[in-house]
Amino acid sequence: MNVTDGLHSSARADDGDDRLFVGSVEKAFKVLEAFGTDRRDLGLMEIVARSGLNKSAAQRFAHTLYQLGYLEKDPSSRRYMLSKRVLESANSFLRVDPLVNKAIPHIAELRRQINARVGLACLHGMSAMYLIPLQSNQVVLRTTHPGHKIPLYCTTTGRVLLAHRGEEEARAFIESCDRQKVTPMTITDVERIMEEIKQVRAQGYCITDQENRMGDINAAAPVFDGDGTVIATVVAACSRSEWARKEVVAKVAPLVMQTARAISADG
Amino acid sequence: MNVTDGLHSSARADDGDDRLFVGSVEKAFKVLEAFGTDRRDLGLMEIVARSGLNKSAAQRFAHTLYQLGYLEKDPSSRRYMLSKRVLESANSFLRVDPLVNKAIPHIAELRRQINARVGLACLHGMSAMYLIPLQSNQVVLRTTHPGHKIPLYCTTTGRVLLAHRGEEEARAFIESCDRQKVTPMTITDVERIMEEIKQVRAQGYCITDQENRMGDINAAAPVFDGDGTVIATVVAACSRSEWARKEVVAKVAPLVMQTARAISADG
DNA sequence: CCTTATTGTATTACATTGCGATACGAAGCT
DNA sequence: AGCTTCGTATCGCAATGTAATACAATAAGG
Repeated sequence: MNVTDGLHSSARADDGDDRLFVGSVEKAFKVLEAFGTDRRDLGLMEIVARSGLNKSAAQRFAHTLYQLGYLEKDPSSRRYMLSKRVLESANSFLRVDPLVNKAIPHIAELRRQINARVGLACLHGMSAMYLIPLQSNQVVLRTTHPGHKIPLYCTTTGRVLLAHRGEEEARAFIESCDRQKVTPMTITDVERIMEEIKQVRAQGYCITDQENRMGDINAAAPVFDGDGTVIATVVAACSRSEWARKEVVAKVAPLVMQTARAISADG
Repeated sequence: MNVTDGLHSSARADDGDDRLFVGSVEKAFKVLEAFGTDRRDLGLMEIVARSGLNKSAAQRFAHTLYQLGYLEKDPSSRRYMLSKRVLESANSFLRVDPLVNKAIPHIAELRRQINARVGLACLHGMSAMYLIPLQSNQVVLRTTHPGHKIPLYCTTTGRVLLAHRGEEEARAFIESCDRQKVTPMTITDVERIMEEIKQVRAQGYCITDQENRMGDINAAAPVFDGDGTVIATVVAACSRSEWARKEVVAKVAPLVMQTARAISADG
């Protein structure tokens, strides 16, 4: 029935006549989704602006989410913010997801072997999303959390996911997407990205050199389904202060691939 | 601030006349909350049973959540399950929460110092909840995720949180709660628990010996607000194969306390 | 393998529930 | 203070979501 699935990033399939669909729920989630990673608390008018709802609706749904415990409210500023309650569903998901559970021991072992940030990521809409991000043993100032999204065009994960989804589809996506320069090293030229992707398909892993963060060399390899379709990637982020690019190719990439293979398929 | 906290576990304050409250949203979340950590996928009738909604409502809201991308549906079994989309809000919360952000470097440093599972947890309803769980360098089979909930009566975190919330309140809670034996070592006697809690208040940290998992000695210390109220705990779980209890007291507990102090207050 | 029970899907007539305009009150700004 | 902007409360209307029920598809079971 859902022929239109998978083309647009976030809206639901059709706004046609779906007598089962409850619009109020959609509005509630528009309010919830208004809370992103850029601001902690939002006033009512900011919710209006971000959700696209009118003032009355924003008021009603913010209030409802507050009553349900998914939003908190600072009594003095009257501003809303996400409550820790949103973590409950996240934990439920992570706890029971077969891919996550299968991957965890292998990812952890990889982190032990190379001392670097490692993780498992997968496709989510038009981005990639970290499911399990593990940090290294180094001093850490900021961490990635489950649910963190990264672009496809300039990340190892993204390129691995694209590489195994067919030349046409990959090119179409790369051409249509935004392609900002995240760092001075970010490759934004379509042909060069396609060249990288081609290599990924051939050699079975992807490396990016400071394209996302200066000082980081990343490596990723694909995790396959039983059917041979990519379902995720294993990623490692190596600090350039500890790893030369050659070492990443020679030592990290094989381990990342091995980990990805271990998580993939089998019986 | 939350005066009404802690009496009812999950329902909202009053079902009285709240003209702003949108009931459909509550029902949608009842469906979402039906997905716990015990089962991955639920059929419609299981959703009916767990959510308390009737068949029509369960159908409508499951369908709506599916359309919105918060539930997935296995086309062959027609069973619903949580989608990775629920991680989005979790990431938004964790990314902007001041406590989490302040704690991360200290927690990570603690993990580096003692090689053990460490974490930051806080009160959530009648349970404690992990906000940041970090695993050790050892071989890992299963991980704790943000949002993981643990009981108060038998955990170091729980006892620390209770210790700093007044004798009366603590006793009342301990007496009323369930007090299962999680392991043979779990203390379930009210007086003995109160004795532990008293000690916690005196010595500034809590230790439990295999009360939650055989082979684990846990230590926790309180993180304080600017006002001097407990807002979280720093926890360390030490494997008995590596740490004797004496060492945990002598070495781990001070470091845990120091970490908790570093996260607390200051300017 | 066919019958029966159980679960999931679709439909419909109805009134409850959510709607949004508007009025009011409370802060912040200069 | 006077202005503006934001959050809260109210209310009549009808659109929206409701629950019963009929139907379809799968699972169970002898």
